[in-house]
Amino acid sequence: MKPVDSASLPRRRDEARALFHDAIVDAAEAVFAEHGFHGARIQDIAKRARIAVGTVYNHFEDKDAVLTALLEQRAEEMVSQLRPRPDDARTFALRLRARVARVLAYVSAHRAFFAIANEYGLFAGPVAPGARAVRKRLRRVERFRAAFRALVDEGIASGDLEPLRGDALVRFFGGTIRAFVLSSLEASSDVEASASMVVDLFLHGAARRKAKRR
Amino acid sequence: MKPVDSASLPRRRDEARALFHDAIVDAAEAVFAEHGFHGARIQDIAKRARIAVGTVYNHFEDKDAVLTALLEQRAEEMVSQLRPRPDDARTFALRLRARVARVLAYVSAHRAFFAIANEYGLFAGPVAPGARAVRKRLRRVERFRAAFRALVDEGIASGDLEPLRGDALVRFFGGTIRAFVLSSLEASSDVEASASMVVDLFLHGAARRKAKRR
Amino acid sequence: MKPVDSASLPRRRDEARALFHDAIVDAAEAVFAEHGFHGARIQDIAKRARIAVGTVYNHFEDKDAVLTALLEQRAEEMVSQLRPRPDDARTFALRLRARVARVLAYVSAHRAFFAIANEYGLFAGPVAPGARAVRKRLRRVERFRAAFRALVDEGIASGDLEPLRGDALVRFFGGTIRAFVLSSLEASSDVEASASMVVDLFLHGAARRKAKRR
Amino acid sequence: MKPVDSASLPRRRDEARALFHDAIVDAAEAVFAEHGFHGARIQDIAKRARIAVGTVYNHFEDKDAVLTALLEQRAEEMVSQLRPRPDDARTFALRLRARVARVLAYVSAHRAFFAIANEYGLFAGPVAPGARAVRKRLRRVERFRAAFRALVDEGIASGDLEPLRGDALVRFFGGTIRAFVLSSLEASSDVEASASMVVDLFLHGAARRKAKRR
DNA sequence: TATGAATGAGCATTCATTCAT
DNA sequence: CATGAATGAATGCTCATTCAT
Repeated sequence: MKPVDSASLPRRRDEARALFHDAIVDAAEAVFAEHGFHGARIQDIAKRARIAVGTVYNHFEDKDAVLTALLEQRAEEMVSQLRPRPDDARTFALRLRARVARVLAYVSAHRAFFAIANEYGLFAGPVAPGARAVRKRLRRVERFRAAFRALVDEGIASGDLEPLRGDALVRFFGGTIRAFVLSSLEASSDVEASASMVVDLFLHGAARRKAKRR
Repeated sequence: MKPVDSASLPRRRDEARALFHDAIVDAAEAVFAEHGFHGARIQDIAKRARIAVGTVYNHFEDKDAVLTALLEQRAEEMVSQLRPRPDDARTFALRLRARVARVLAYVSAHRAFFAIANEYGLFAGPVAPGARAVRKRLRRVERFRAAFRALVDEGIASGDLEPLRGDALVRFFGGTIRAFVLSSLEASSDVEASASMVVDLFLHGAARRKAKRR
Repeated sequence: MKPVDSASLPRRRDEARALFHDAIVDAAEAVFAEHGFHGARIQDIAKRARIAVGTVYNHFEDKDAVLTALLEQRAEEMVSQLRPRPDDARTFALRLRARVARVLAYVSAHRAFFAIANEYGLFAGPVAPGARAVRKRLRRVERFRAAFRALVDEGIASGDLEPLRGDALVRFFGGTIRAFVLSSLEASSDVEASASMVVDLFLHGAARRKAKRR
Repeated sequence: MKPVDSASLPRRRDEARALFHDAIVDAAEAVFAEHGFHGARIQDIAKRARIAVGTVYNHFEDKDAVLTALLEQRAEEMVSQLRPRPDDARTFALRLRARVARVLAYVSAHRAFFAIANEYGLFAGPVAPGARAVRKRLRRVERFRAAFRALVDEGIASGDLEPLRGDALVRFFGGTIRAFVLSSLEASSDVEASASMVVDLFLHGAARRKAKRR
């Protein structure tokens, strides 16, 4: 009659697994960020996670798998920042701004990750050639682009975006946000201001505005 | 035909050097494109250039130097596509479109290079972390961003672009062009159409246009 | 049925130990046979025995000990096939044939074991060099050769075998039986026929027989 | 007009290759003999051959290939001892004795090799299980058994051996010679005496000879 | 005692770089 | 200068063994 319900032991086990998993992923984020994927040694990741090399291999197939897990986990989290929230504003532009701001904030908190993600073509475009093998496991990363697409479709549906054919707007939005995401990797710029600029440029472009708009 | 002028011998020598240099850079472009920088072996580059490994080292300090040379050379060529030409149209928008088209065409012809360039942050943003050492030698690559800046400044000066502070427009333009450059790496899309779209989106954004414009 | 006699509990305990022991040895036989000693992982043996790795170490000092136990156990069983039995025929040749047949039959049933035994020089000859450590624990395996010797001595005593000095006959018998034992590992040949052939060749050699003999 | 005919350079190159090849094989023989295949480290082989690790890999695909080369080379040499020579005696028995003596002598000089060869089933019978991959490359080793077969066929043709069906005599001869070959690994026994015994036992068996024969 | 995750020494293999020819 | 074999530091991964539960 110990106060341990029958499911608690496996649950504890799962928690332990998750703890190791996360510790490794976090360590990898740091080490990859410092030395790049190829420069990072499993040894270093293990040391940083305060575990043994073998333990890394108890949780991940190989080095690639660690990178994959890192990319997918962060991508997942980042994508979720793009989702609309109940308290977001009503107009498309404002809703967009809020979401972009959340993304930029998330990126700010995970610069290390995005330095890597960039290397592996997370945002768009083809992958660094050598990483083809890694890419295969990055199916979930597709959600990333899917999230962009959803957002664009949303704007088109609401009549706020020009209904361009194909990927054009998806790419354009990706490119725009990417440009500022990357900037936030260099200097910790003002997230809110950046978000406004991203949305403004995305919506209205860089042309000189004669009249007042918006 | 013996009395060759005194400069011709060294010139011939230099030409030979240049021949080797270019052969190596070209081979490197192909091999890097196929396997990525880390996956490419000097061995393979030499084989592709039909020379011996040692010869590579007679022309380049080390592996990094080969990459650097490749990046700089291609960047140089690409930047030159952005420069205005006498026969370019008069309006900013049309001039821009022509230049963007040239860039996209160049990229189309050097997809291999841009797959690599992307990995090394040629367009904008921080470099992949492991490449920091390489980056140091990429001073010429800065011209790339400088060319973007020049173009943006040109537009601001002519009153065609919104005079935003800082790098904003530079980044935005870089991001926009990048988005479509990358797409051309995947499918050989219509360069002219892409150029129009890049310029249009860059200038006027993605927002639904009520009236007819353009 | 509670009043179990005082010895039954420890006996049950011993039976449990023996059960584990045998399960491990059997599993090891299979796994060693499939991957060889070095290719076999304790992990695999444990899995095959449906127990945990740690349990293997509760019953055996280390991996070598598992091999040793396996070799000794099977050797013991095989040697017992060589012992004379009450119902064996009277003449040396026939007695020998019966015993050899039993051995070959046993081997047939334990091909897996003999594939390994061969590697560890069970029959005769020096051990594979890397196995020297293992060999040290193989004292019981000596019984194997001792059994051969006993048999040879028996034949010499009865006047049926040439009284050669030293190990000669022991080796010769070992070599002969080995040659056919191994063949039974490859194709499931006729045990009785093989036994006849072994005995015949061992006794009379391969020279053409002018007259009828046997 | 240097006194170097045009073919001498490649020849010199080939000689150098052969030198390295042999040095590695010889070193491997020693190291394998001391530690067994699995216990031997490429490092040690290289050190023993006074070359760098990488050089081993310039000459052999991998560790297995080194073992394979060693086995094939020695097997080849040993097989050649079995071939008849012009000055061999005329009668089958005497010719056989001479050849067996040569084999035993060769083995004596290469004990190290045969300790390994045994582990890899060079003489006959199935290979140690883990070595299956190695075995595949051992096609030349088949010559070994072929040589035994040739010898047996020779004896049958001359009417000196009983015309048994199938592999029987081949196995028997293999087993007999193997038994004494192995003995010569332990103590440096008298080669000539051993050869006589091998032939005698092979031809006439172990049965007590009532009359004088031969 | 059974369990199985953690441990970390150990090793094959790669590949950039050197240098004798 | 071209050559290409030799070099050896560097590192991902394995797996026997331990030990907390």
